[in-house]
Amino acid sequence: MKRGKAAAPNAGAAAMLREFIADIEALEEEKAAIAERIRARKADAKACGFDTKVINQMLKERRMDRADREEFAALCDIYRAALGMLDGTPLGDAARKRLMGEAPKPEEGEEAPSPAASEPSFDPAKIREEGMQAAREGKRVIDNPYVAGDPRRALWDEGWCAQTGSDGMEIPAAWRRKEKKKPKGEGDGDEGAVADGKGEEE
Amino acid sequence: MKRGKAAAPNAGAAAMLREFIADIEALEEEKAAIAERIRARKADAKACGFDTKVINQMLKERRMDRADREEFAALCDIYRAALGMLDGTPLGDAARKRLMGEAPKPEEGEEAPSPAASEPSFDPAKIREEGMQAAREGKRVIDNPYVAGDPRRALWDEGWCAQTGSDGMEIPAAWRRKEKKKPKGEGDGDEGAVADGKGEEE
Amino acid sequence: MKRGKAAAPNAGAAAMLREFIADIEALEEEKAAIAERIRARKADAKACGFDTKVINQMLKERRMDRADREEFAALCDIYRAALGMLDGTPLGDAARKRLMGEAPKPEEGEEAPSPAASEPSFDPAKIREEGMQAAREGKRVIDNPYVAGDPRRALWDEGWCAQTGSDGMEIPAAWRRKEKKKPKGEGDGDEGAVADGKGEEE
Amino acid sequence: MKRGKAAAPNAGAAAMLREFIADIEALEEEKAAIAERIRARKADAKACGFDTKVINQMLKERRMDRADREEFAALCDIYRAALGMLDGTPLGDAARKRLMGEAPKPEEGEEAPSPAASEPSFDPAKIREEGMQAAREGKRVIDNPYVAGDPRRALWDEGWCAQTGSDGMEIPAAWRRKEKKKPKGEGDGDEGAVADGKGEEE
DNA sequence: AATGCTCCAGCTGAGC
DNA sequence: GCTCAGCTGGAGCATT
Repeated sequence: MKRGKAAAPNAGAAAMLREFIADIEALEEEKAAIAERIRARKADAKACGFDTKVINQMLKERRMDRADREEFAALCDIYRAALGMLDGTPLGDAARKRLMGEAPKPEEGEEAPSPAASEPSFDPAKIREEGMQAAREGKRVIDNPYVAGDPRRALWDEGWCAQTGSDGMEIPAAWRRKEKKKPKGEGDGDEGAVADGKGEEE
Repeated sequence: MKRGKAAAPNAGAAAMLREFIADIEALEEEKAAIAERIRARKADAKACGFDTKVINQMLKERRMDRADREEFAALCDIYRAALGMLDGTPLGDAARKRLMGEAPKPEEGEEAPSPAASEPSFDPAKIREEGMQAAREGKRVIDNPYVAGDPRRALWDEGWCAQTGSDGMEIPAAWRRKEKKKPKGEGDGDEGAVADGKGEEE
Repeated sequence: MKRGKAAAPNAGAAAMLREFIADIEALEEEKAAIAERIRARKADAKACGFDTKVINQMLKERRMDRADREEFAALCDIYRAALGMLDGTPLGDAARKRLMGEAPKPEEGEEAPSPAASEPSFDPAKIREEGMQAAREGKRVIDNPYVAGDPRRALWDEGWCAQTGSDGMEIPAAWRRKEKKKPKGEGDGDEGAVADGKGEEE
Repeated sequence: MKRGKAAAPNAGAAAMLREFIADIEALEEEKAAIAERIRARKADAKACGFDTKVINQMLKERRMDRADREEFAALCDIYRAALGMLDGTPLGDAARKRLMGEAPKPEEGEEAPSPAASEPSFDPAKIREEGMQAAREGKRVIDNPYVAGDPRRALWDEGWCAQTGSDGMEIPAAWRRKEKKKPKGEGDGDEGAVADGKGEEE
């Protein structure tokens, strides 16, 4: 039965239906085979100590293109801040940049928005290499010399992490998911109310 | 029809079945009504300029307790760094803390890990208020005086954002989702390969 | 917190966001509570010997209105017949009726399509009662006196089933799901090919 | 990149992670391609006048093996009868057979359960051919000569349908899904209550 | 055409 | 160990 010819012209409804069904079932079989291989690969990763959930998140993030990803992350940061959910993690750079375009009108004539200037005057690969070198020398991740808002900070981090995960050592504990305890605690006090944005004690 | 009595004992299969079905359908009706109200509320939010997708993300994050949320975020940061996906956003503090417990053994005797020390000696509410005050004075978000790694940085951000969103003004543009352009571009160059961790240009 | 006024006018973005989130979380909590009760009810039914999967199917069918339900069932029958999947169950009446409107043009003047005539001249409740009476008298389901195509056949069945499930006896074995055996048989010979509609042996 | 060796031994966590991600992404790409082809095929079928929803149902039924399928269908019939949802379609043969094993104890010594006797003494292909022949001769589907309960009835139907759908004619109207009207009617009177099994008018 | 909702299958994690 | 239920993510569908 030839393909591409709209399932054989003039074949009669029942025959056409049978062909459609057969085609689709064959394709679904292929699909199931692929899914099986994906599952196996994820099981491998898990056996190596990686966290499946995080891997799935990475795959998801990589599916959207970079622009969307950044915008989404920035908006999340902003909303999180408004809800008091920053939990000690400051706004990302994309969120800062986004918030710069407007709001509390700065006096005109002030120095230009220096951070996150559009064109970097440095070599990203070099900064990353600095981070890798630092990791090799036994420096800690908090020894990152670049201050927040400096785009080089992320690059240095990236190099440090890549190096730390790349040398001969086994998968570091920090990469593994901690075991759950689940003492059946009913709620944890953080739930039940949206932060009112004014601080609990003032 | 009384509840709790195992749906009327000795009632015969058909009658029991009818009762189960009736009960469940009544409950599902209630559930559908609630879902309808949720949908309406989200529609309100959208009409006010909020991004539904981000709101959903917030709801999701708020469902997991804080500890899980932080651990997950930290692991994501670490994996992202290893994959070259930091995209200009440096590691979060939780990730840094997590990476501190091990790895490139620092020389002993060095100063203790000062950042993210377990007990804060400052008043969170006060720092948040500083950020709000700064926003009221027209300061920009990048004027945050606390350096990265300092837990006060996030608190200041939080206050600044809450203030910026709280004054009389309409919803700031930065809070809204940008319009999609969709030039039907097939791929964007970022796809197709995992970063090899060495930089593309070196 | 007043409802219906678009979440407090002029309240500032952050405050509005907080209110939206709080509202939605409250509603979701209610929804979760309902879902919990539904789950409990289904568990009860299962404990009584009913098959959860079939109950779900019933709920689903009852959600669509009668016309849709009949049309869908009829189409399924027709397609099933074309694929050789009737498995011993003949076409339902709805399918027959549907197939009557067209196709192998019968000679005009022939006797009118007597079965499934639009207006029944009998009392449905009476026929159902006949079935119930038959069940009470120990008649078997195959003793249904009405031939196929007669709309009374279904009504009699209905009464018989309702009676059989309604008397004091426990849930009959026929109502329960048989246990799975799962001999790990790889395929069962029926799979792999669509029936070619010509019979395997001719 | 060799497979089966647990993703290169001793390669360092970051490198391993990158390899896992790359592998999985490649597989997901393949999977997406297959899914695309399936979707296209279904679109073809829809364009030919088939009802996608029914096709999906057929695929689903064909996924479960024949025994499960029959048991499920029989249980559905029985529950439907108890809920007064038979809608004019009598119990299927499988349901009748299932209900025979027990229930209103028939007097022993009576004639053996003749219908659905285990070993058919007829040739299934021949009966199917009879149905096809009848269709060719312009007979209508209600001219099926076999009474309900006779296993040959389904076979004849099968042949008739296959023939009707197989001859040169275009897809018959009976095979197509009727258009929805959706006059936004709120409820249809059938909802709201489970049939009480006693008839509405008695 | 694009977006959001609904549904379902498949994956993940718990339980026996 | 496998099964099972809950759940999340993806696909179809209706809507605008």
